[in-house]
Amino acid sequence: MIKRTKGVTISQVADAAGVARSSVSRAFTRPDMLSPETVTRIMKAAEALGYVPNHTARALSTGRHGNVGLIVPDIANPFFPPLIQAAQLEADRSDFCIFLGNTEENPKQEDKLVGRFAGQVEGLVLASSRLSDERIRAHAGQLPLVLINRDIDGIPRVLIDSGSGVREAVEHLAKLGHRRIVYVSGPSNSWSNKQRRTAIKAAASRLDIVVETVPAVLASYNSGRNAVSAILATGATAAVAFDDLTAQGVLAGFSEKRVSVPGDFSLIGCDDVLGAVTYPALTSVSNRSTEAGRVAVSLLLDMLQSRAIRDVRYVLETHLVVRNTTTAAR
Amino acid sequence: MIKRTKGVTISQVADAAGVARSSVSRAFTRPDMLSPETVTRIMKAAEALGYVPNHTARALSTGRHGNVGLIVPDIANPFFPPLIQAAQLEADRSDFCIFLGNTEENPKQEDKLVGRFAGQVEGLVLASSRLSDERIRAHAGQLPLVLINRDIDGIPRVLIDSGSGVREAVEHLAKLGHRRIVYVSGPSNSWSNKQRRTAIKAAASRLDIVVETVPAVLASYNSGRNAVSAILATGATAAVAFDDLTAQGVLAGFSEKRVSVPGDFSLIGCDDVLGAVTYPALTSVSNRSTEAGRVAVSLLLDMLQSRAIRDVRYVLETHLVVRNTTTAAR
DNA sequence: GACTTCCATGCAACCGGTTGCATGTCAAGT
DNA sequence: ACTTGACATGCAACCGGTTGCATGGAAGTC
Repeated sequence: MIKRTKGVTISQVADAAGVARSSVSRAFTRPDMLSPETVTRIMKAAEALGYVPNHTARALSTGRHGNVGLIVPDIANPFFPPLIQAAQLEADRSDFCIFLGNTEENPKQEDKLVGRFAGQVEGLVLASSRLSDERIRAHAGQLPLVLINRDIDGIPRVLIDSGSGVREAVEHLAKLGHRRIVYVSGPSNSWSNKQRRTAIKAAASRLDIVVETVPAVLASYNSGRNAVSAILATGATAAVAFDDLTAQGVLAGFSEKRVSVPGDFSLIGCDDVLGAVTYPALTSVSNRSTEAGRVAVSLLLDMLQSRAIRDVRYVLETHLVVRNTTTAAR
Repeated sequence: MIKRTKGVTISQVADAAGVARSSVSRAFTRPDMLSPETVTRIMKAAEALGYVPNHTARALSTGRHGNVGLIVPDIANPFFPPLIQAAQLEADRSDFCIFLGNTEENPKQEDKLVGRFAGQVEGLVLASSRLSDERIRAHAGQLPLVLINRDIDGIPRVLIDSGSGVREAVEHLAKLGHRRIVYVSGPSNSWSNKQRRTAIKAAASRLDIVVETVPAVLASYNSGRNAVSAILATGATAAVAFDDLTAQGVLAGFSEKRVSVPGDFSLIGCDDVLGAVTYPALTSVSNRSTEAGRVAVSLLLDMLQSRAIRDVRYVLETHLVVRNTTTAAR
């Protein structure tokens, strides 16, 4: 049976070391204010008693808890783990802890989480928030906020510009001789989907290529797979999918229908989350989610330090990663 | 420019409502102690001022912060996100928040995180901890702890038994008439790899099946792919791979060599992290990480409520999920 | 009408730190 | 010898809530 030791307080250390509580506090926070001997005496006493400063009490009196929150819509979406990881790493460098929230793509849940976090974090990063602009603005009035992939004036934000990569994708297909392509779209309410579709249309019309949009609705493997018939019906020779998962579904659908990729059809994904684990290895647009996580936290910590809100708009360009699902049009 | 509103305190609400601070506190925590009219008056005042109880202050006086910590070795490993998600969901049901820590597989980092979390969470879940038994015991002395996939006497733990599922996999192959199979092994220092290999050998020898082991070293897509020649060289008709990623690599390797799955060869993965996103859909051993996350948190919350540590050892059996990569031996 | 009982509310201590200001000591300056 | 200043330390208020106990008034009992 394991016994739990109750907390040692600053007063006990003070008694043991024969000093005032304030001196113990200073020994830990501003040792330069005390004589070296006093500091070592206090430290020795603290060590002996197993004293650990109480984070909560400290947070109450200083107003700084050393935590920041990070809220994502779906942790199981492979786009986010690298982002979370990078955010955590960056926070760690400044001795901050990350509070993670998962909203299950549900704005209500997101609102609730923001509220619950508000009391215990100094600032918040909202990644791909599903909240309305108004709600986000309201929250930003309560505590320092940084957005990832939401573009709202006046609130610091990190944007992954998939447009640049998508443009490269279309140019790549054009160079390979494709004249008629399909965009397998994602959720219609998604900011990224809008961004990508717009970029494709712009690039295509500039290069004199015909684009048709086939909806995949749920941005998942299955909807990609189900979209295959519609894709083939357009008579296109290449497609760009909203994301890698959709592309992988399309790949499976083609395989079932004995359509060879890239032999009969060229396919490009987005987000590059599957790395090279599909067969054939998927040509895709890089996502830079790692940088996004790192930069967002770094921005937030800056805000906390300077107590100022700058209207930062940090754009990360993406690029095409060519692998084996694209080849010259027949 | 967005302005930040400073916090409204309980005293301001008390003044506005013409009551004592304690009454405001009670209005929020134990409204049954107050007359209904007083409660509504206080609530109205609170609403008008935009009062939100200060979580930190409350935690300081009650000793309960309503947070639990969850530490995982690698959030980017697809095994963990579902676990995290389930843990969060379960915590949410009891109005608890989850603190997430990522250790990058590094025991030092894990120790550091535990220490940092200790002050702000009521309890901790360690998933696949990389710490030594002694360190874990030491931490368990400081705060309520639940382990996932670590088997230490006296500390509540949730164990995923992949052996049971692997046994089913071998039985499944036997029933399909396979007499000679391959185990595509994972990292030799992995607890799971050992567990799985042992289970396969035991089941196979019981069923009079020949097993050969082909190493995939890094448990990754590429090493699975590279193992294909060796697999074919054994003359086996079926294989069980250490994990799904390896299996997917093997699948790709087969595809390159024009070996049809399941037509020419049957393949089974482990962990079921890819769901049905391969083509053909991968037969795999379930991992139950979702249940593990849920159960661990639920156990922890129980401990917090009852203030007692029971020596729970919760074993989750795994099962074979049959999809389309296995069929009768030719 | 006096006495008990009960309920709603207030008072004040407490949770465990931090911090502005006061105090005391000692050495240097004149 | 007296002032001055620097420095180390203590005192006490404060952060924003919670909670045991005291109090006072209304209702109930004989």
